[in-house]
Amino acid sequence: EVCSTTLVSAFASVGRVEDAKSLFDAIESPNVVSSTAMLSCYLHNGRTDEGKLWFQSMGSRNVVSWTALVGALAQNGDVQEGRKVYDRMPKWDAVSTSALVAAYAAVGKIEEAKDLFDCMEERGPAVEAIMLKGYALNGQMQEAEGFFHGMQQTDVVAWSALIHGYSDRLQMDRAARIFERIPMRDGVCWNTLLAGYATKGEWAEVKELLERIPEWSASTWNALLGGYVGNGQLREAKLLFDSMAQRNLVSWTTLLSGYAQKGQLQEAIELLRFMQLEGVQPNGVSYLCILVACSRKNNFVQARQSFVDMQADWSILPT
RNA sequence: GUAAAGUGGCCAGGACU
Repeated sequence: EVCSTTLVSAFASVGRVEDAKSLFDAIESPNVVSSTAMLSCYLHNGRTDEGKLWFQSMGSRNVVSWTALVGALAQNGDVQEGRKVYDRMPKWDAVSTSALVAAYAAVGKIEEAKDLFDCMEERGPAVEAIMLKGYALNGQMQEAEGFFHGMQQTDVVAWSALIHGYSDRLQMDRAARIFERIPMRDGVCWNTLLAGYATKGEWAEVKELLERIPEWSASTWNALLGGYVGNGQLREAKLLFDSMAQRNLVSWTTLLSGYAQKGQLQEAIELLRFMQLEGVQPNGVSYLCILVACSRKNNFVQARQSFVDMQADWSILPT
C-alpha cells in the first residue's frame, strides 16, 4: 500500500482526483497515511468541501491529516476556520504551527503570526522564511531586515524572500545589493531578481543578468514573459512564448492574462484550445482570463459557453 | 544511514479603486 499511496499522490499532483479515488478504493486496508494522501488530493485540487467531508469520515487521523486541513483552509484565505481547526487538534508540532503562522502572514496579520512564532519551541528555517515573507508582503522591510539579521543561520530561501520583498516594492537597487551578497545563489535567487527587473521593464538590467545566469528554468522564461505582458508588449510576449524552451501552466496563464487584459478574446480562446491540445489542463485562473476577455468584448454568449465548459470538461467550480 | 501523506523563497492568478 506504500505503492498505492504513492500513486494516489501522483494522481493528486496532476489533478486526477477521480483516478486517485478509484485507486484509493482499491486499497484493501487503507492506513492513516493513505487516507491522508487522499485528503490532500481533495484539498490541493480546490475541492475543499469534499476534503472536509472526507476528513470527518476518516477513521484515524494524525497530526499530518490535521495540518493538511489547516493549511488548505489557510490557503483559501479562511484563516478563522483554519484557526478553529488548529485549536481542535489533539496535538501540535512545528509543522502544524508553521502552517497557521503562514496563514496569518499571508493575510497580513503579522502580529498574530509573530505571537504564534514566538510561542514555538522549535523554529526551523521554514517558519522563519514564512515570517520574512509576511513582513515583505506587508511592506515592512525594516522589520524584515531586523528579523533577517536576528536569524542564527540564513539559508538561500531567506535571502530570496528578502530580495523579493524589495523587488515587490520596486526597490531594485536594494534588491540587487542583497543579491550580490548571497553566499550561495540558487536558481530562485536569480529568477527573483530577474522578475523584478522584467516587471519594471528595465531591460538593460535584464539583459545583463541573463548573461550571468547559470541556468534557465521555466520560471526564468516566465519572468521574461511576465515582463512583456505586464508592460503591455503582447507582440513580444507571443514571440517569446513561441520560442520558449520550457513552458508550464504558468506560461500559458501569463499569456492568457495578457490577452484578457487587452480584450483579445479570439487569441485567448485559441490559446486555451492550443494548451489543451498540448495536454496542459486549464485551471480556474485560465478560465477567469477567458471570462475577463469576454466581458471586455461584451460577449455574453462566449462567456456563458466557457463557464459551462469549465465545469463540464474540467470539473472546475466557480468560486 | 534509505521508501508513501502535512508547513518555507522565484514566474501566471481579472476589472474598479
